Amino acid sequence: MAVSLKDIAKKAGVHVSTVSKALSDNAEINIDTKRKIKKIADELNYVPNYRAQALVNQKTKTIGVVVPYLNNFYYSELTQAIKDGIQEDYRVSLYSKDNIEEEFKHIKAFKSGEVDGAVFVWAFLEHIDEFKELGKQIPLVFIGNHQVELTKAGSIVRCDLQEGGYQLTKHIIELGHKKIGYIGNEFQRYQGFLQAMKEFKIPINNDFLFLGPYDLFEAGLNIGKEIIELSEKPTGIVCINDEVAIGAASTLIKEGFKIPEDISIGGNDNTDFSKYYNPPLTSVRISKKKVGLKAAEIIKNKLNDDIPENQLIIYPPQLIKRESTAVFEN
Amino acid sequence: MAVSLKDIAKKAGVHVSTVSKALSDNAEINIDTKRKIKKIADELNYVPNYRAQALVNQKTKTIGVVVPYLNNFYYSELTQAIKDGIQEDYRVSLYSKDNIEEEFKHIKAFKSGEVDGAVFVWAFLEHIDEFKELGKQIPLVFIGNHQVELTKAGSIVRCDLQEGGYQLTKHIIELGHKKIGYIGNEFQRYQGFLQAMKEFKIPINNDFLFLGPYDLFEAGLNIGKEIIELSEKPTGIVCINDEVAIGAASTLIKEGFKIPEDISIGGNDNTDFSKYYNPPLTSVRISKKKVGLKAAEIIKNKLNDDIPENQLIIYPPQLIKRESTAVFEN
DNA sequence: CTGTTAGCGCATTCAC
DNA sequence: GTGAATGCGCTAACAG
Repeated sequence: MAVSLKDIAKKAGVHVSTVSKALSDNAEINIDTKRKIKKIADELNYVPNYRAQALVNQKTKTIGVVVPYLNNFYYSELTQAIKDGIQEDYRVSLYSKDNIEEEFKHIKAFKSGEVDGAVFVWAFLEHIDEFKELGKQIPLVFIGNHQVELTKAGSIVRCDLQEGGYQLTKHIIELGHKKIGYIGNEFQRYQGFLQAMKEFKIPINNDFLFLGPYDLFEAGLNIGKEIIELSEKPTGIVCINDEVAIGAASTLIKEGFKIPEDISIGGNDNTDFSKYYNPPLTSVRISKKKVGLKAAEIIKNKLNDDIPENQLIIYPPQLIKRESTAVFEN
Repeated sequence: MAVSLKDIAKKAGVHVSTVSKALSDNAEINIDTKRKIKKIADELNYVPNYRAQALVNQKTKTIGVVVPYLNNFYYSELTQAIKDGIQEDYRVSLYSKDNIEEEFKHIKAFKSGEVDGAVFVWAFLEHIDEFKELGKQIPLVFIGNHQVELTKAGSIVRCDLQEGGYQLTKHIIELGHKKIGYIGNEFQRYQGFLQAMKEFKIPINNDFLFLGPYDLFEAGLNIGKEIIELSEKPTGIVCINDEVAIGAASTLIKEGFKIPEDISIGGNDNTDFSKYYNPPLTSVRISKKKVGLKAAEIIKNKLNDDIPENQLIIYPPQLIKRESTAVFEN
């Protein structure tokens, strides 16, 4: 079907290996036969067989990127950044995971040699042992995770989410809010929230805490409904991400509340659209681009420069104050 | 490094081919030796070598998905849907393309056999000849494109964008607007816009036409500024997609205009967040999920059921009226 | 400089 | 039932 080295060799009257060398510009080969062979390869529209090269080179020239899903700005922007950093040199295979089992499946697939390296976005710590084993075989980078233990398997690139949660909460506190709520459940950000509340001695009201795996618009929208039902309402809300913030805001606005006049809302991730929202959303930038590109860079370096030490890279977050948070007016 | 059939064979005292057969549950092999071999394989943590299997089976079990980029809801939602449809059975490799050259690179890579099938999202028609050639080698599906010529290379799955543009424009016209603008340049949608304008005999004012490759928030934001500068402004605006609509809206709102009271704005694609915007955005649903899953289904069918005819599937769009468009009040 | 040989790891004939 | 041989398409070592 597809034309192979053999076909070229036959047509050129030389041996397969000569063709192989000629096409890879091996200096040994006579310049004229090289030209001749290249010409024939061109005419025959030769394209080297990827599968054969993969087998003999023990490489697929592919990096696996394991990410929960793409229907979320944080993940899609991050994934795009990783791709941007990798695509020039390697193919990028995407693997999504809805649950632990799926991630396990991918790990196993990677052991079979279908990728030369892998990036795991928010890896499940349950797989730490498998990661350590896989890490001996191919370079690994983890994005988001804060467990230092993982550096035994690969490098970690992340933002300081706790600091981000802290700054956002502090910002809302400094605006004069006392009744502050939290939506979501990411451990680090929640820690930052608690840290700020404690530091400023703001009492925590359990009614204002909506802890759960919320990270989509829909979840925010639903929590918004719950908030409306509360007899006493928070005046400031820290959200796990921008989607949840906007989802909650959409419900509140629909029900006649004004943001930020009645309730201040802050998001996290500073996804592209946060500044276009009405009102523009206060959020915490976490440099998805930087993180993604860095992950790509590390993987590529490991693949080239014979496996340097695993790294632990933490970028600082940056609070972006916009118009969804304002001074609390009694 | 990694354990191979040979290792198992050695340990089990049988031949490699026996192991191969045993592990693939070949009926010929004695049940006891089979058990024994499987046990050893398990102990040794054997994982079949992907690259070798790819070579011998002439298959990579991978589908290539070529999409412009992911930083856009339409693309990321669509990509996710394609993945959802494929991932169970095949790996998914993502290829982005900023320009024609990159797409060409991918086509060439696909000819080398690195994927068993491919989905092109908004393929460049310039590559029609390459597509026809590639289509002989592996099954192809095109998403978005409306050129029937492409069915000679693969199947097409798309939504009727012209109809969508028509319906949205008609909706705005029926709300009483006479001064209607358009932002973007997608051919089909623009045709729909023109069709409605013509049908209802609404004069087209060139000052209200912003034709160009606009499809990001940023672009909408900038066009918004241009609109503000106009001495006479449109009262209704049809946007190429939701991002542009929201980008434009954000500028207008910032400058004190009210939506929809002062200006009605309609988007396209009905991306997830459109209903959460403030005000909720009128948009045209184009079933990204359906399109993506259908594309996946077609590819898989072609791969299994020995290449049926190429198909041309067109889904109808659906106008979703929300609160960013309203009756024109003089 | 070019050809011969071998082998990557596996699957699939065909003998035995 | 199991083993031996062959080849997928390519690269790389070694001869010549």
